[in-house]
Amino acid sequence: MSGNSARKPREVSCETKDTQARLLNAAEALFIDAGYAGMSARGIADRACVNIAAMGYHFGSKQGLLEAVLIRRIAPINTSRRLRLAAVPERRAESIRAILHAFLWPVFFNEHEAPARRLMGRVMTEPADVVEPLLNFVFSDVIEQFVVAAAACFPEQDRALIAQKFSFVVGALNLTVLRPSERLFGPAPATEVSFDRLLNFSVDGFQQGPSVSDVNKDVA
Amino acid sequence: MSGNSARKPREVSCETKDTQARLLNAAEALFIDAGYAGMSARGIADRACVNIAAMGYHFGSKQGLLEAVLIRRIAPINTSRRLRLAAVPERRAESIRAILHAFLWPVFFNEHEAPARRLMGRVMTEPADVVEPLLNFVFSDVIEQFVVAAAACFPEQDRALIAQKFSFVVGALNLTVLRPSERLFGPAPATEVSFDRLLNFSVDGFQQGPSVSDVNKDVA
DNA sequence: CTTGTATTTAAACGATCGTTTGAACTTAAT
DNA sequence: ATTAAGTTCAAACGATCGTTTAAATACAAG
Repeated sequence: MSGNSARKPREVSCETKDTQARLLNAAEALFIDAGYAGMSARGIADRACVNIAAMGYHFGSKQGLLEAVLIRRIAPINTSRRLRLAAVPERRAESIRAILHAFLWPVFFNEHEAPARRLMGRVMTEPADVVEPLLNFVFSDVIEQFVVAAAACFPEQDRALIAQKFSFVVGALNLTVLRPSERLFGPAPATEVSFDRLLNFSVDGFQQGPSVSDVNKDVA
Repeated sequence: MSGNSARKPREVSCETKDTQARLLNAAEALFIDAGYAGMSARGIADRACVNIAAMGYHFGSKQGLLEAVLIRRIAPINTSRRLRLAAVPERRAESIRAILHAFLWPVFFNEHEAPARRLMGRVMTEPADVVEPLLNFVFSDVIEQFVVAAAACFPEQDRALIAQKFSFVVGALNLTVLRPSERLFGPAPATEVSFDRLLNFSVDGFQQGPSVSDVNKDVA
């Protein structure tokens, strides 16, 4: 487990603002670290220094609290993405860097930095069934818009191929922001470096057309 | 939740083989769908048609059962990866396709197909703390070997850059095999198509050297 | 001060969690 | 038939889960 929650330094969640904000901050931190099943109502209440019933009173349920947590951070990011996408003037092959830049930048650089980043990575890989409708509701539109924009840059490539390439970018983004154990891929570089590397990697993947390679029919 | 587990069609896990195999199959299916916290001991026992105490008797604990589940599927995949990597003759820039092919192929094409794929994606994004040591134990070595091999192909690129590019590949792989809601990226193509697209995408990302682009110092 | 609304509280609800116990059962060798 | 080891069983352990209730408190308006 994440250790005795009673032993944790309790953060700054206790002396700040109103009860709802404390609940949101506590739930966000626990969801990032342990996922939906791992963020217990009592753990949230303890960290937020409120009674257990406060969650039900202010947000209806644990799921309602998670919805509020996600919308608070992710909605602004997606809004920023849309604005930046709209500012990309053309739809040529050279535009894909600007488009991917518009998609990735708001995740790495926003007023909440790391929490927002990790929150986005966590919710995209969350196994609990309760988050799937939320995931569709929050991401479906914005991803659709970016896939359309990217497809317009490469009219010779299949639309489904573009969509899957975008899923590769999102997958790479997820693992980057989730920062899996340092043992596997070494220490994480500075945010600007990670962003730049991911952007370059993604742009390169979009440039090439459909499979130039032989269709591999090897043995297993 | 995942719905009433008592209502589920119960699969074929009941009439097959010995108790340990039924437990492994049941636990694997539940872990893939719901993660570690979502696979309950009683849900596993119900699906495997065994008593609740059977898990403790055969595997010691829920965590012990998960360890067995992971090793059963992932160890053969990593063995296949190593064998294929050893069969790559050279370490030149053109070798990166064969190296990434050796890394990705055993995930997509093995005797257990989809279960092994999704299991690998799930364990890499699992939030529960209990799986992190397992993750390091199972993946740390093989990833290290592939990063070394890839770095040997591009001596002009920084070692840390190569490692992070590999993390991008793993991230893209995770989201591909986890197959997130069809709403986001459209229906999943055939396995061979996904594999080929991911391989091409990954190869393209490795070819380019360090950041050719300007370091983006935009506003947020 | 009194009234009324908003918020927080302690306490308990039934349900489910992972694990353990000790007896019953199966199986094979003596 | 008897023994002994291996396996499965019903039942319960204490703990924690998300949620709810009703009383206590805080606070602004009349």
